[in-house]
Amino acid sequence: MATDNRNIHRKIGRSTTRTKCPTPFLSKTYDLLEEQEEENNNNNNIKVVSWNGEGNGFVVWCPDEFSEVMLPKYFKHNNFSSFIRQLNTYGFKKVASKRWEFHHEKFQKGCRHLLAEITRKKCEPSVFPTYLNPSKKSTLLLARNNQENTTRQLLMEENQNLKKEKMELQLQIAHFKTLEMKLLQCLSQCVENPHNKTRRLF
Amino acid sequence: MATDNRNIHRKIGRSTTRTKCPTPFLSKTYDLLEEQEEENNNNNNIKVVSWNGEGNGFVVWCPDEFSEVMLPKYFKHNNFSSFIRQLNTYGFKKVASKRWEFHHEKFQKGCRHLLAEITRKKCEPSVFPTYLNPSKKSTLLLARNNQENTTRQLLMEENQNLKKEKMELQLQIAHFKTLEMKLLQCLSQCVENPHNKTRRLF
DNA sequence: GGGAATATTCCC
DNA sequence: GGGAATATTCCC
Repeated sequence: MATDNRNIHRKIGRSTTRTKCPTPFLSKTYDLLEEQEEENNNNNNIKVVSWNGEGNGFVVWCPDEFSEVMLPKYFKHNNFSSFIRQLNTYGFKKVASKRWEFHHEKFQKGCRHLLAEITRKKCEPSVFPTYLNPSKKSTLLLARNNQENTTRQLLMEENQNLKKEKMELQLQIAHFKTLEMKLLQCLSQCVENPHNKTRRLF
Repeated sequence: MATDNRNIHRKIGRSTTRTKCPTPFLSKTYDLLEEQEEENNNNNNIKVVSWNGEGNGFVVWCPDEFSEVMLPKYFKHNNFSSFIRQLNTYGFKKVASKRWEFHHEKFQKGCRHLLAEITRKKCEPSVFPTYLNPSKKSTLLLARNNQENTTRQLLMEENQNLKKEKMELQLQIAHFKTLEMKLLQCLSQCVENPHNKTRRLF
């Protein structure tokens, strides 16, 4: 089984933006390339995987060996297609027809810090039955959905406003209570010392 | 790495209802129990996992050994918590406080055919796969609809309550204003006629 | 126990 | 290449 220290620091990344970490897939793929680069330099074996010449992408030279030997070291599988699926999820592009060469603007040799800027392509969950064609989706159901969302949105806004108004009213009441106390104090002093007219009320 | 023949027949299950198969998690967990039962019968070692006495549930007697040894044989991990997470996803219930014993109505010794009736709990409002029949679709739609109605209902109730509270607060403020006015009146009278102590304030 | 992000698989 | 189901992880 692949060792899995992933996300050991990602909790930090989730709560703050400045310390965010790349996802396990990106870190591991980068690690894999760095470590294999080491291997490639230390012997003259045929390369399995490497950065490309410009360092702005990488090439899987031997998909079979890559899948059987390297993938299980870093991931929980040995399927080339699963690896490719992940690359696609993160927006990598296959840039050659005869080689398994992939590029991503933020995936470059020597630039590990860029990894944190790579994001998964978000696929928002479809609310619509698959048997409906796109035009129907965009008219009927989308409209209905929008209407519901709008209603909820309006209710939530009204809710927020009401809470704010409530808070302001409570603040006013607090002020009135303070004022009342002071007035009563003054009154009692006034009654006790009726001649002390120089005393300032507030 | 765990061998993974999962879903080798599930494609059939996706396209028709009559030949549907249980998910890999359920099949594997069932396999695991059957195979371990064999083990338990063939030697006198301490049990790691087994069906319970009634055969209507199972017990993990040794979570550590179970996680380290058995889980990786069937799944892509060795974490007991991930296994538990899956059990919860499928609606299994922990039925003992001192043992790791789990029940599910459709998970019984000798009843592999029942597995196909177990479904994952997560009822996503997102998809209505084509293999669902109309009644199931409408059930899902209704559920989703109900969920939305409930949300709106709750928001509307909260709004009503907030409005009521606001009204009460405004009433309080009105009272405070009257009170303030009266107090100020009294004070001014008091200052003007300091000896008139018999005058009632209110 | 379960929500949600990420990973892996399956299918088109 | 990507949609979607299931699996695994992380977090509350």
